[in-house]
Amino acid sequence: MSNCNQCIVKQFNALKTLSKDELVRVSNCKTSRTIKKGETIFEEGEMINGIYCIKDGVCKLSKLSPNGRAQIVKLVVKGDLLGQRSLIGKESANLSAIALNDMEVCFIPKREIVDDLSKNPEFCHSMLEQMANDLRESDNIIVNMAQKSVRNRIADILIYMFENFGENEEGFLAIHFSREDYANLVGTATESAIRIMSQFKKEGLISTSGKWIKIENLQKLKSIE
Amino acid sequence: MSNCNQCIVKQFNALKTLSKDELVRVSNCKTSRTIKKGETIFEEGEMINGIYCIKDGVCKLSKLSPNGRAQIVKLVVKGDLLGQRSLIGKESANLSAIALNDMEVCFIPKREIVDDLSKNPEFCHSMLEQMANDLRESDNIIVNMAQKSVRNRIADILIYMFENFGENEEGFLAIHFSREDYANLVGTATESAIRIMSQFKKEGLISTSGKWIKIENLQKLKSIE
DNA sequence: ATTAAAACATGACAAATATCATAGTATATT
DNA sequence: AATATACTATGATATTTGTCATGTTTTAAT
Repeated sequence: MSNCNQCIVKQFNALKTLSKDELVRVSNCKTSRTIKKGETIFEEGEMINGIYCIKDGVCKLSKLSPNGRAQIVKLVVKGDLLGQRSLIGKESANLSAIALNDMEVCFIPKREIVDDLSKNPEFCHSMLEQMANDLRESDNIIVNMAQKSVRNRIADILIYMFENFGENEEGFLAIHFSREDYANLVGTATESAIRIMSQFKKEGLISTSGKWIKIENLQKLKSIE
Repeated sequence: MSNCNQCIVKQFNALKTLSKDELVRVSNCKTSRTIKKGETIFEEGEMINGIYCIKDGVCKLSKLSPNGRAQIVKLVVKGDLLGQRSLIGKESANLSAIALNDMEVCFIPKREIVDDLSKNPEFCHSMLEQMANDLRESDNIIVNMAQKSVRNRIADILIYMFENFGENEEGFLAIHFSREDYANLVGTATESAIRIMSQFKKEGLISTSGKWIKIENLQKLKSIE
């Protein structure tokens, strides 16, 4: 059983505010788990009785809309906590979480950590900070969804990918997302996403090799209005 | 100087978790204020050094998009706290707040209340609950914006208005929003909002008298996909 | 009551995006 | 290496939504 106290990943989330004693308790109750690409971690409507600390990998939080398409609301990455809202109230998950690549996560049962929210003000405050950030981001996404063109949103998401996941040795985006995932991120049809990317290729903004995408002209991509 | 302890409005927000002593302190530092319809409470980018407790009235939280249109992200109503995120971190406001009708608010300076977040776990937890709710709502809005048609979103917002603000004696929606506000709520052009409402009138879903809107067939409105 | 300003309404058209069909290409599996 | 499967790509077309122009109605101010 590995020790949370020595885990580097917790530095990036609210768990860093827990005391040594609290971390010992968490270490003893947590379960480590490997999740394969494409696997569902939890589904909307499900009760999640705890939080996941992401040690490695990326997952999408998405929701099925009435028209049958999925909308990705947020990407959860290494260092993030997943399922924070399960600690507050008794509601079931509002979103589904699906792994976008192979992941390593630790699951901490709610009952073992929920009391820390009321007993450790620092922990509560740190959760609040994270939540406030998420809220600001979500609000910004609403504005973009409502006001920007699909072309614009595709450009934005490509920039986001570049800035958050970087590039591999050959200069391609270091993480692979299907075109459908891109479409679901920006809220458009898969064909539209592909079409716009093809357009970007013709304009020299990006290039592709199979499923891999390379950002060729970040400045120009950023200047798309 | 009125006493927060006796204020009914605080029952609806995190202030209810404050102790009597804390409330006395808040009572002594708060400033009551009347805000006229159309007046700006704060603007995006501005530093707000405190929170507003809404005693009466409604305001919109909106953000200007690059294309020059405003997007309304949230409506803040009687009983709500406004500017909660100002208590966390030092960032400036991400959204502008503008009164939609005459309002009565109390302003509580940040310095007088920020310590309660770390000293009163209940208060912190209550803020967390509110924030978690806001986040869930925002996530749902993202999905709707991205996946539903404008027609569908207009229907949704009319239902929302009916269910949240009710009707007056003559059966009209008890609160007046301009067609532009409706458009900014659902993220469309004002003309499109007007056009779709005209369509709804022809279909007998709503009727209007001047600026006032009456919901004529809620069931059918709800069944719009 | 009159007038100015704001809000509402609608037509004509353009642009953006979705949908359906179909085909090519890459990837993983055997 | 062959094959099935999933993914990417693109054309044709329909639908939705935005934009511009213009007119009408309502509201507010004098």
